[in-house]
Amino acid sequence: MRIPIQEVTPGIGKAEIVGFVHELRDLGGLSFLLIRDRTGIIQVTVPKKKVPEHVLSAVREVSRESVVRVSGTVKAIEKAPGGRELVPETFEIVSLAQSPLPLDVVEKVPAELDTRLDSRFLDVRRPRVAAVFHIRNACIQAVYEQLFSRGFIQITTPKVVAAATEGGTELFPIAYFEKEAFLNQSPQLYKQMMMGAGFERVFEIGPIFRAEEHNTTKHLNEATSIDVEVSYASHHDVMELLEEIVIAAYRKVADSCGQFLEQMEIRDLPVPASGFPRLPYSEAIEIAAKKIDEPIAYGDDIGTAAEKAIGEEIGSHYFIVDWPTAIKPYYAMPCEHDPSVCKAFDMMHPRMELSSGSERIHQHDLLVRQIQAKGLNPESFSFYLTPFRYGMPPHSGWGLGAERLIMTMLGLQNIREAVLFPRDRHRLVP
RNA sequence: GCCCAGGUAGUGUAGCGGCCUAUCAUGUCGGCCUGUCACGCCGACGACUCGGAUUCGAAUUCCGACCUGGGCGCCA
Repeated sequence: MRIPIQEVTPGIGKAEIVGFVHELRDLGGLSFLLIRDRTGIIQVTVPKKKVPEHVLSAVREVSRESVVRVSGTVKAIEKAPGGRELVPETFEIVSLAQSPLPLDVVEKVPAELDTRLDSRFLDVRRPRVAAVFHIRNACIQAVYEQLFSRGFIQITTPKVVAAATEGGTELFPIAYFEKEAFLNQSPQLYKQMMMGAGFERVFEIGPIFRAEEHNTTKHLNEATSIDVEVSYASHHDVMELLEEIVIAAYRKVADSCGQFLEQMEIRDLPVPASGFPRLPYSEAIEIAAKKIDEPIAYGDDIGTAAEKAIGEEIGSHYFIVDWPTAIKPYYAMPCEHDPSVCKAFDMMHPRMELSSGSERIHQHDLLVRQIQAKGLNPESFSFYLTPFRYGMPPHSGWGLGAERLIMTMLGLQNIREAVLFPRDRHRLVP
C-alpha cells in the first residue's frame, strides 16, 4: 500500500511510496534519489552492493521526473533530509520521463514565465509553484465558508450573453448559431435580477471575460470574479462584508497553509486589521495631486500612478468611497443629498484595485435615466430592466478579483502566476 | 489602441562588424567515485527566429515578417 511521503517516518519500519524522481545523485557505489509527491520529498538511498539486481538496473535506467514506485525499509539517518531515508527492496519505473525536460523542475536554472507556462504541468511540479494553488484553494474555501455560513445562495449565470452588461470594456464576440453573442464581462445584471427573484443573498465565483488588449502584469483576459449581491443592504453593509471576507481569506491561509507559505519563503503572513480606512474620492485625488507629476483633478479616473501614490500613502487595504456619479457605472446609486456623488466604492490593496461595488439603483425610472445619461440605449437592456418594474428590493454588491487577491496576498509580481492556465493578449494554449 | 524593449544549445545566459570552428552555467551521454543534499572530478553532445539588403566579411548594421516581454490608457 502506497503511503504519502509526508507520513514516512523512521518509526514506520517498511513503506511503499509513489512519486516523481526529483533529483538523482550517483556517487559510484552509492546512489541517492529524491522522490517527490504532493506531500513532500524523501531520499531513497541505494547502496549498490546491498540491493537486489532489479533495483540496480531500474536505478540505472530511470530519469529525472519519471514516476516510480519504491518500497523498502525506512531508516532514521541524521545525514538524510528529513532525518530519514528509504532503502529500496523494490523499485518500479511506472512511467519513464523523456529527456531533456522542457523545463528544469529543480530550478538550478531559472526559466522565464513564458517558458514555464508553455510547460505548465511541469512548472506546477515545483513545490513553490504548487504552493500558490494550494493557497488559492484555501482562499476560495474561506470565501465559501464565510458566504455559506451567512446564508448566501451560490448561483451560476450565463457566460454567453447577447449584449454588453455595462458598456465600457470590450467584449469577445462569439458565433452562437445564427446569432451574434458575447462572452460575459460580469455577472452583474444577473445577480441583480436574482434580487428581483427574491433570493436576497447570492454569490458566484466564476470566469469573466474582458477583450481589452492590455499587456500588463495585473490584467487577464479571462479572470475569476468573486461576485456578491445582497438585498436590503447598504453599500456600507457590503463593504463590511467584503472586508470580513478578505480578512477571513488571509486568516485561513495564515492558519492552514504554513507549509505552502514556507515553500514560497513567506515567513509570516500578516492578516489585515479590520476597519479598512474609508477614503473619500476627493481626498484620494488630493493625495495623488500632491505626489504625482501628471495633472489630476476631481472627476478624473484614478490612473496607475495615482493609484500607486495613494497606496503608498495609506499603506494597507483601504476603500475609496463617495465617487463622482459620472465615472461609475449607471447602476450605482446616486446620493440623495448630492446626486453628483454616488454610493460606489473601490476596495484597494496598496498595489492595486481588488474590488469594486456599490449600492445599486432599484428604481426603474431612475435606472433608465442613468442608462441614457451614459449614452446607452435602455431598449437593449429590457431583459434586465423588466424585473425593476415588479418589485425590486434595494440592494448592494461587489465583485472581487480572485487572482488579484492571491497576487497581492503572496506578493506575486505577475498575475499570471495566480492562474494555472492564464489567458492574456497572446496566450491561448495550453 | 498607443509607446518601449527583446528573440543565441532542452533551460538560463555572454558576445553586439573580422579575435566566433560562439562564452558560462545547468542538462544529457560516457568514465571515476559509499553519505550526497546546487555532490565532486575528467571527456563528449547540443544554439545565433525567418526572409531580404549593406559589406571583402554579419549572431553583431539596415529593412520586412513572425514570435515574445513590459509600460500606458481602461479595468477586477
